[in-house]
Amino acid sequence: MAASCRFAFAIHIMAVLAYEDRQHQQGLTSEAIARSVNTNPVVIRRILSELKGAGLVVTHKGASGGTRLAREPRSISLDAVYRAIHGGPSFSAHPQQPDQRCPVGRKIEIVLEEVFASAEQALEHALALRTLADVLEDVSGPEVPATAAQGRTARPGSAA
Amino acid sequence: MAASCRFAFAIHIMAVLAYEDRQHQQGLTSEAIARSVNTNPVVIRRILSELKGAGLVVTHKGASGGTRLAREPRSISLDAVYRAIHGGPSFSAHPQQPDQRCPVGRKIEIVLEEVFASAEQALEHALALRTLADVLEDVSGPEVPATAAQGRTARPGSAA
DNA sequence: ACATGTGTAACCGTAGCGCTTACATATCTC
DNA sequence: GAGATATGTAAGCGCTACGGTTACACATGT
Repeated sequence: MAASCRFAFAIHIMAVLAYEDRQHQQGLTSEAIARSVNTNPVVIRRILSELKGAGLVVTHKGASGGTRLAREPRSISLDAVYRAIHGGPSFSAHPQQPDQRCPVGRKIEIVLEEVFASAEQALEHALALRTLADVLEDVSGPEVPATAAQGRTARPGSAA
Repeated sequence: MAASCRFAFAIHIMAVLAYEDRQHQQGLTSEAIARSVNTNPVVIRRILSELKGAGLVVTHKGASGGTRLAREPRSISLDAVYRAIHGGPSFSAHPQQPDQRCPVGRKIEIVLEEVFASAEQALEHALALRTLADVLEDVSGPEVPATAAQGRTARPGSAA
């Protein structure tokens, strides 16, 4: 199978932005994010564009511009990121209409629609249980006073 | 997005086989199934091959051969079909390793693995709530004495 | 003005999918 | 055994989506 990794990229981006928000209260350029994700800045911008459309991030153009989270990490659940990135449904129906003269083919599409919808709903519900703050904690440990974190952390994308 | 429709095909195939099992206690050829699904017999055979590998169907080669369910529809849940068809995971990780010098990039892969696993698990759990018998009921109504169904049903693939 | 960074368009190579043809193999029927 | 039937695969085609890249117009802070 091997699906698209855009969702993985999106969570990574959001995590980096959340991390930056906590550390420096400053926006990040697509180039800096791209360094952390290890891909091309345009790929990042394309995903940022979708995240922006969902109201999850805000972008500032021009010199000293960049992107920041639009809300607190605690208020951003992963299903919001999922929906922002995910264009269509995870499952796909018949490309050609099934034989309507067959009793099964006549009704299978409706049944499948229900099955797919409930599965998709369960998936999103599972993602809704985690927020970006949870991810941030897993990535960088629980939030601590700035002094305690001194010297232990680096700014995303500042390594190269 | 628009994912693969192999899962839809697989459920359709299983439903047709279950329907046939109830009506005629006889196997179906890939050609007959293909008529109901409205695709090529080889496409059906490829999916049947995976279903067979999962022990969900049994196949008989040669003249008057065909495929039948290996078990009762009631004992086949849709997540079994899903796993039989689904090669890899639904979500995909980073194609290139994230920047290990970035504190987020260093740990994001592990976090994503957890997130993806829990989402996939929720998805399969939702599918496990439905069996092939449920699908069959939705498609052809509750099981009734053969006489009551006389003249109302046709054999899958017998229309063309 | 100039440097910086976003927003897009365009293109490339790759991969997977649905579909088809073709053919070897196995099995039932006569 | 001969022929008919059906599976099991390999190989190829066209399509689509994706990740990656280059290029450039536009906006904005210094």
